[in-house]
Amino acid sequence: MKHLDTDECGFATALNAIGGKWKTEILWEITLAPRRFGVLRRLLPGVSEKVLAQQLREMEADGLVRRQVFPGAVQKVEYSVTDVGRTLNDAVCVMSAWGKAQERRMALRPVVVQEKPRPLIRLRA
Amino acid sequence: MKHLDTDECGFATALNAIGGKWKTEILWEITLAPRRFGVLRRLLPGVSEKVLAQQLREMEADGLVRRQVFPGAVQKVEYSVTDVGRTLNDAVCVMSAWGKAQERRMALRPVVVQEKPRPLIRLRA
DNA sequence: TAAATTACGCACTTTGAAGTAAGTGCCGAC
DNA sequence: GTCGGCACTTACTTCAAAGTGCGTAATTTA
Repeated sequence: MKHLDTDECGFATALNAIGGKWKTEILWEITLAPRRFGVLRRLLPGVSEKVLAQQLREMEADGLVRRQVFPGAVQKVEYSVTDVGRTLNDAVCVMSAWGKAQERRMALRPVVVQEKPRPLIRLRA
Repeated sequence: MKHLDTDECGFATALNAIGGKWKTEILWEITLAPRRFGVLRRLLPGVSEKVLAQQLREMEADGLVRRQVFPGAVQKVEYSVTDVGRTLNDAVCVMSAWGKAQERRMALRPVVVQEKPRPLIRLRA
């Protein structure tokens, strides 16, 4: 397990896929079960429809999620994970495990359900 | 390997540690060898001294890097990785491996040495 | 004596993802 | 007939991380 010696290592590619305030949570939710747009909106309190639609489109373009439109009287669009998305979710879980293990030592927020906005973090992509 | 059912999963904690445009690269560089401030500056073309100093201080506070001031004629400060920092770097490498594997499929930038600024990505923390 | 190096600190500006708010087209229910 | 739900789109605003540029104090080199 080694970064490339002189330049890129793949992390940038990974970041490009999960980089986006809600992408990890979107990925997690659709990993649990296929979800409709409105359902996702309700599952992720705080996302605006604009950003949700935007990030779903990007994730679809990246092959992480599948978008299926169901014909019928009322509009119905379902989003589900692809195999690739699932592997990314696994990688994200490794990071989560690290965070979980370090949580106490880091003396961070007490992991309660946070409704209010958390600070934003920037990373290279 | 599972996120918590109702709320946080640890990913936020991890992000708080590596979230910062240069932190993964700083971590990688000091994982290779202890580095002095000025050396890091030169190794990471594009970082401003302000941001480098800032992120190093944050990483020190998070226990990822060790800061050692060497007494002597000229100022000498050395930054090195802690055990915790090393484990984080390992977790980052898992993501990198995913990115590396998906690189071609993602049809992204051809992994050349990029000097010019890349877009910034936001994530929840 | 002037210039450069080392390791920063500080004030101001830029930038762009995300937020806000409003609108769209289609359908069903009341 | 209009009110709400669904799945978005579009124009405008916000805000904090990162960038820019200058200052510093001690020392060393030209």
